[in-house]
Amino acid sequence: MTRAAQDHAFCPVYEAINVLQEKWTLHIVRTLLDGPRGFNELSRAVGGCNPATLTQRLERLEGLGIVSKAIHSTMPPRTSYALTEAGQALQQVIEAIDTWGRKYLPEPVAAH
Amino acid sequence: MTRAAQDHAFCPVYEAINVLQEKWTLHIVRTLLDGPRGFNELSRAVGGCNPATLTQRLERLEGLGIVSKAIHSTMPPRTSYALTEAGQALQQVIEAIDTWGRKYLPEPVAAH
DNA sequence: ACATATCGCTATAAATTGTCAAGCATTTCA
DNA sequence: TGAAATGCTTGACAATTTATAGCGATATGT
Repeated sequence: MTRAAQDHAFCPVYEAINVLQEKWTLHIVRTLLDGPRGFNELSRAVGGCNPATLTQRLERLEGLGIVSKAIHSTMPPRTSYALTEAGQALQQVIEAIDTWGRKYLPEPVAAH
Repeated sequence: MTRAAQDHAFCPVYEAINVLQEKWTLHIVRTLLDGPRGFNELSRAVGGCNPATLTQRLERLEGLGIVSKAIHSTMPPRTSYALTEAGQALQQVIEAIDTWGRKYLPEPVAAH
């Protein structure tokens, strides 16, 4: 834990930002807002996140109680990841980003 | 630009997430919501971001029209960074995160 | 029956990203 | 005089993310 993190350790907002700022986290949550997904399915929907990172994120999110993992069958492996109540609550955040993005990031300025 | 980014290139929300998910970005914006800051001042307030990264982020945010930079004097260097309208609008996002964090990330679970 | 695709991942190595420490030229404060 | 602060930049280093390949085990198509 960095010095910064210590200074702000008591601050849930600082912590929240740290969680949401990890790469792919918000994309994962956004995808799961549409409903539960299997691992590969999620991977495809998120678009571009490789399995190693995805696994890591899902573990972290599960640890934080944002995502829940359900194993439906072990041997033809079937899993599904869904948002918990805390995860669903992130919809407000995604919506705020959505609103902001639509208003202030309208033109990708057509990549050269 | 990744394949994923291309697939979603037309989607401002995806883009917005990509911007906000960069490390320190949200911390920087949150700090600037309290008013303009100088470089080192900002660095300290954000807590833990090193100058190289801070410079990089500020340039990116300036490029996106989220932050504006004002140089007050060159030779005893005096600068100040402030949020533009687009930057101020991110307050909604920070607030949503704030609300979420306070409700769902209450206990830091006292680092072992 | 058999090759192939799919599922949920994991391993390894390389590329990208972020960090650290130091330093510069100048003013201010002691 | 000299220590501290200002706004950065540089270059070496570490941490994170990526691409790629592959695993066991079934389901799918021929």
